[in-house]
Amino acid sequence: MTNGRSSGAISGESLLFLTDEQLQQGIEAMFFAYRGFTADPDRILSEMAYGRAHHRAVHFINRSPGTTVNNLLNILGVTKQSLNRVLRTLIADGLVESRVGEIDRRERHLHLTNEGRLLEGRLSDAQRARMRSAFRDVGPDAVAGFRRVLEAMMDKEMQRAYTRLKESGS
Amino acid sequence: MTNGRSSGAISGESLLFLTDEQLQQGIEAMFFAYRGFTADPDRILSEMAYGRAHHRAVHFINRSPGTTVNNLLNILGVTKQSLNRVLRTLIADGLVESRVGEIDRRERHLHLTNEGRLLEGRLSDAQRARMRSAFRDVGPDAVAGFRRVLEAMMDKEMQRAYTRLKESGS
DNA sequence: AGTTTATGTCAGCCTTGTTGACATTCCAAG
DNA sequence: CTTGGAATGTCAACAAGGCTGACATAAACT
Repeated sequence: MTNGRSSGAISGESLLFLTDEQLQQGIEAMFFAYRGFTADPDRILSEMAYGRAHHRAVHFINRSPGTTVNNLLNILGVTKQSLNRVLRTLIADGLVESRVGEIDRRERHLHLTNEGRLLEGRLSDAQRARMRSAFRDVGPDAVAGFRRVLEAMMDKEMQRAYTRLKESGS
Repeated sequence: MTNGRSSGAISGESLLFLTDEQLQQGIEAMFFAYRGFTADPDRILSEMAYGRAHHRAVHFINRSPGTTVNNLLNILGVTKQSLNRVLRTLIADGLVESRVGEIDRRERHLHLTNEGRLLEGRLSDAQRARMRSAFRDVGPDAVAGFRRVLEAMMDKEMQRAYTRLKESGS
């Protein structure tokens, strides 16, 4: 199970891309690529007192303005206490605005302020620049494959969250 | 720069996959997929007193047996203090063996013990299973595209490290 | 002999996860 | 209407695993 051809590759040629060696390479590719993926925003964030968690919060609030804390919790997959600390500093610094829900006053609806949108833009621009350059290098067909593999690798629940975001955007 | 067509997409149809919206979706796909990618090993690791950092160390020691600490440091991109803490526990627990170099006796060459290989196998099997299922779902062409995009997204230095590993493996 | 390199260790800090305890608000069953 | 449970959010304390800085050791190089 650990070495040689994967247990699933029973026949020949057609499934040669499923050898353990190929899978291993996929794993390492993900590891190194994710490092590159986060490197540029991380550099910007470390100039301020923020970290990757702040980036994630700002990103998804920008993506779904007015979203509730609970909503964000599900997308980010962290505990509410962990998210709360990040939100608290973002609110204190005037990047995020928290509005008490009109229908259900237990809920807090989150919006970026102008200053928040500014930071989001800087971070996104940096991250998009790298992705744009990668996409341009490899062409649309490779990009389509990339997206299909990533989608197949997500947990079912995240697949749904991802699709929902995709459809809400534009 | 922040909304609408990316600044790089000057002409029409052929570069439509470089809109900010498309890039945004790529970013979110990476985020959600990476969560899935680490979820299975994380579950196994949390049963013991180990974390993702231990997984990474064990993975790359398995991949390049006899590698030195310095080598590992470069691949993992952390400080020696951070790596050392992890290695210390792995060695103390008898999963990793550290041998003084024969040519240069300042170096420590790292190897997995049988017990270490056992853990590595459990973790890799879990991670490979997910990747195998994703690869099988989408087919070889999409996988090739996936790998090409990831490679293009890495920092130059990591690209070299990745290629070296790829070529050393079978 | 003196310098550089590879490694390990100690101390202390920060971010970002975690759990537990608690406050507020809503809603539904009595 | 009241009361109890569920949902939501906040505060406190702790752990993992990054980081820097300082320092020790041993070996190699000049």
